[in-house]
Amino acid sequence: MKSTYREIKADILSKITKGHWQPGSLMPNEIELADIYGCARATVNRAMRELADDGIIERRRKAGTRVRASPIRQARFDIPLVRREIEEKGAEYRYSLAARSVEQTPDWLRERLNLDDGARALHLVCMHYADDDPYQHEDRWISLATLPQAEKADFIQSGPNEWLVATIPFSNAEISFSATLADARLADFLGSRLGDPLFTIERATWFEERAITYVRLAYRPGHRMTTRY
Amino acid sequence: MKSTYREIKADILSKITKGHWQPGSLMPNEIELADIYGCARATVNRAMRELADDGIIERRRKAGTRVRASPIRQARFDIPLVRREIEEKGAEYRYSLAARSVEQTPDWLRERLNLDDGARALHLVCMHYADDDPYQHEDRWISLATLPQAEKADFIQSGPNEWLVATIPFSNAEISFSATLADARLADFLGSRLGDPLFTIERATWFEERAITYVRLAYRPGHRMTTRY
DNA sequence: CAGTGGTCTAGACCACTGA
DNA sequence: CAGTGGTCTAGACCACTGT
Repeated sequence: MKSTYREIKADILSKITKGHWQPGSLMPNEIELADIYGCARATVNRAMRELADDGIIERRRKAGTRVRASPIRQARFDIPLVRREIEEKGAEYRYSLAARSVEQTPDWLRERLNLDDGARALHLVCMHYADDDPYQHEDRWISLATLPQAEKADFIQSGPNEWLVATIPFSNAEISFSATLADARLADFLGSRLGDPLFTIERATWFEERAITYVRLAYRPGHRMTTRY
Repeated sequence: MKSTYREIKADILSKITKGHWQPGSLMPNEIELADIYGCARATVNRAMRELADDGIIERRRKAGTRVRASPIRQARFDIPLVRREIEEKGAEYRYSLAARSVEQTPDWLRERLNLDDGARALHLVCMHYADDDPYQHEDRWISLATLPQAEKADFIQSGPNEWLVATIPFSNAEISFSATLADARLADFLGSRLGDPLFTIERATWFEERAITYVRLAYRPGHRMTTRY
């Protein structure tokens, strides 16, 4: 009856899916489960901990473990570099810089990133192509207060995202998805029609509390972001 | 120098973010780290395993552990029930059923869900309101081959999602996000204008290889889905 | 083949929290 | 205060995989 934590996890999950353990019901405690599966308590613990991480069960000291009444559904999305995203589709990646300027940070961005009054930012507009078809439009601001060295990079050969990933090893971000309308400028860039609905990602990034960058990525019409869970 | 796995994880992460351990570089192995932190190897292992799960580092037997050159950025989104989504915004939730019919499964859906020829499905159109403002339009198909009992539910008091969550304790799903255009029918439902861009979620769900449901959720204009990582 | 991470154990103590 | 999960340990064996 010896089992691995994977087998235990799968078995418990199947007991839940098959209705053997009803939503909301109390499950046996770890010692009992270790007994049932003929393994150490730590092994059961790992299986249960992963199920809790996956949002399937709910654990509380003293109160025990229960099957979640309505399992928390979580979808995980990889946020790849555009280059990789395109290359993984088997297409050839091409990048181009459309505009580059140093500006006073506009008010809406200052507020969004919590920047000082009069802070300067590098404003970049870029395009990413898949097999020469427009794929993604990138409108990016980089805080020069945080990253003064960005002013020296020209971003002609490769995009700011790749530069940032190489420069800042790790950061926190807030990301949001929405649907926006193609205005004349975007439609022109993306080779789409005015008024096309565009799947849009916005991302604001911080490094140790200091704002690094804000970017708005508009995908060509018809783009989907898909995952399984 | 005794440390918890959380402290170790945080310390390693800060070593990476501060550039102490460069992207791509080889990190000390678990035994060395256990020595450094004055703890058991299992404790280091847990810290490192979580960092690997988070996409920060990359581990391979014999080859050792390296800092990822470009960290895999993953965003986790909760997929809540609409009811909870609305109530958490502090608004009052209201639901209404707009249409209900039993139909032959259309071809595109048969293909999408891998259903048999001539399979019947329950087709539902519903609206979800927040404080009486249109919030989300739901267009759902439920396979009657898999869930014949759905035909008996009337879905007048509460939506199919809540019924499904209570009926099927756990399932696999494929979910995708996109931007679509409001046609006349959708614009009418959502009280928006024709041609508004709508953030749209599609979800197909299976239970033990058998298709359960396909749903298309269109949000009112301006909706955003946000998360941090 | 040997080095590294992956997993398991048996036991211990601790931290929370429900009754 | 007592029951449950959370974490740690010291040691062991195993599974991969680079050399």
